[in-house]
Amino acid sequence: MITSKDVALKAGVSVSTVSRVFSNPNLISKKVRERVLQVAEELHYVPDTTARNLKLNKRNTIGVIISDSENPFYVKVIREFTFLPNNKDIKTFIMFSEEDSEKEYADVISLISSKVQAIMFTPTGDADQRIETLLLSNQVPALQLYRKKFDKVDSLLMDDGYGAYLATKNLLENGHKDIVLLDYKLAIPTHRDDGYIRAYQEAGLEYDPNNIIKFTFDSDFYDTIYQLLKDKKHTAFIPTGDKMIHTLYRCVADLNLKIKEDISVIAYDDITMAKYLNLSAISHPFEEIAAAANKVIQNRIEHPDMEPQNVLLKPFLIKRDSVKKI
Amino acid sequence: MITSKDVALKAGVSVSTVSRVFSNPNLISKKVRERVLQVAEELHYVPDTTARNLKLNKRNTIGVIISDSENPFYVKVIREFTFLPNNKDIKTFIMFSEEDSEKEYADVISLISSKVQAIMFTPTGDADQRIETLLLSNQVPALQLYRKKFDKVDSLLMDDGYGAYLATKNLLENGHKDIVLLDYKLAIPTHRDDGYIRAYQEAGLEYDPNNIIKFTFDSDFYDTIYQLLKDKKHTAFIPTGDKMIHTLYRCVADLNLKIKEDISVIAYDDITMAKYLNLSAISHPFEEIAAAANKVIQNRIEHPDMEPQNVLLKPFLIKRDSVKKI
DNA sequence: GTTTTGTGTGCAAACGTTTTCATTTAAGGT
DNA sequence: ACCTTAAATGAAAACGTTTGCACACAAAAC
Repeated sequence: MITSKDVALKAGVSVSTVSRVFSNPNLISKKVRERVLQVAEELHYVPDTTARNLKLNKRNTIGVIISDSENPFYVKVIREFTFLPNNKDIKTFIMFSEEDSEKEYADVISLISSKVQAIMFTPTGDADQRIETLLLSNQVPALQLYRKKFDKVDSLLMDDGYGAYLATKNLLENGHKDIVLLDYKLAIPTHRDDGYIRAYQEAGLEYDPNNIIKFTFDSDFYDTIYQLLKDKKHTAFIPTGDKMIHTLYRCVADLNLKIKEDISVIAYDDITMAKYLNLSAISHPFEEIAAAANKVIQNRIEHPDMEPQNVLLKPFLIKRDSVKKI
Repeated sequence: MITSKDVALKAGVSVSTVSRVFSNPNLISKKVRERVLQVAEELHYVPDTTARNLKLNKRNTIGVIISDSENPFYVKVIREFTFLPNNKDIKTFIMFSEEDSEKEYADVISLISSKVQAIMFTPTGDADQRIETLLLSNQVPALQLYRKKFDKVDSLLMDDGYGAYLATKNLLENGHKDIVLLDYKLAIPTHRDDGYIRAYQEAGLEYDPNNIIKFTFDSDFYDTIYQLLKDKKHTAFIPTGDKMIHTLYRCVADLNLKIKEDISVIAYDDITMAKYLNLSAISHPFEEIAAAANKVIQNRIEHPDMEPQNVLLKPFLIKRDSVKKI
């Protein structure tokens, strides 16, 4: 491995000088600087960030624990996060808990021991309580993304109630009266039903409680959705999550129906398919999420002892072409 | 920050002892060991991997540069890679080049400077030649995934010719004679057409060269595909990539056709939609890819000067329900 | 009781940087 | 030419670990 020492030797200067050439170039005379750079180039010297960070006592890394590798959401947030101007040279560790709380706990330890600047994670359903203690006592800024489990740890959640409100409202405005909300029944309420109801109330309309359907996570919704569509009673659907959206799509095809013409749909979330198939969708503002996450983390770094921050971000509606005006 | 020094002080031992308790416990008497562990627990001490790695001169990290964040392929490979038994405590840096060769070059430097154990990346179309020099002279094991640009760097490619062969063969076996291959025209040939032709030849059938269609990357294929479907001349399609698969699907819907009944399709690749919509698809063996990648990297670590390794992995066909027997 | 062996610990150097402080060199002011 | 000031460089300590070496002390062997 080529170190600054090698460069120093070959360039006939001290390691201090080499160091300065890379971290504080204008302290060094042009002549020397150029010689050092030249030698460094020749030797293909690359400074060792590990050593640098150890010395500077800062680790330009953050850690992200992904709870569901199938969900492209995380990668998008990470991407935006790393593209934030002030995050130019921070690197991201990616880990996968896959909803396994033991793995999650181990990952947190592993990240703390790597002295990451911050940890972003979506706590698993039965997250280990020790994680909170560990995070707090090691003063590691941490952000609960999308799901909140620990009261004393900062969080960044999506306002899914608002998302459902947006979707429902748009459908109502297009003249739909009988809208089916296809949602999940989870340990932590999604609040989508609240938004749905609010939209109806604001429109001064009655909603049918039977139109709010909550599936368990592992249920096969084909039959239910198929039947719902066959009834031809409902004119619009709001399916949640890729599995449900795709299943709805399949039922539509199997019944020889057409999206928009026969039934209107707004997808929750904006999955790949929605984009290509021109489905209106509720989407998440990834850049905004990343920026907000960054802000929360920066706040925490500057004020380690401040109150837990809880930010709630609003999704938005992407209007495409899957809602009929009636 | 709590360091081994703090623990040592409080436990009334030296830092060496603390270190040994964590890295070589059986060197330390039970009594002392337990006291140290106890104190460590109390102080929530977590060893500093950065310092440890600096000393041991090994960095338990690999770096992955993703060229296209929209492609879920990478995350799947990373996931499998980190789940490999011998990779228990190696961590993964994730970076995004987004097909920008300058960003890619910067990322490579950044990873080298982090002294990663290995780099996995998909070279961009116009990858900077200096990357190869850098990689070789710094002796950083690197793996070109999916796309090969540098002759002297190990590579792991998918045999897309074989994939197309599998798809075509399956279609032919189901009695289809007029199969359209929807492919891309790229700087590096995909070889899908070769596989397509081979399947025809093995079946002793003539193929129509006009049925091999190569789109440029940014073309909008809607009209072309729509027309193709409208002709009702062709009975089967092999679309490549999510955009094309989705577009095909949209055309099918717009023409009131039905997959399988009216036209058979095998998707290349196995995108999310294929799974939920029951499309037969050519898929990649992610665990196998990860394992192979690991092997290549290990080989390279053990024999830094060995010849470049080039492994070619075969995709496989997932039979679902989108091919009609005729 | 003395020597031998072994086990358990501590000291100090090292990993590759950065940075304070001291020193040298160059430049500017008479 | 001399003194003052500024600019450029080097020496050495530090960051938090690990580990070879030395040493202390107990247990075993004589």
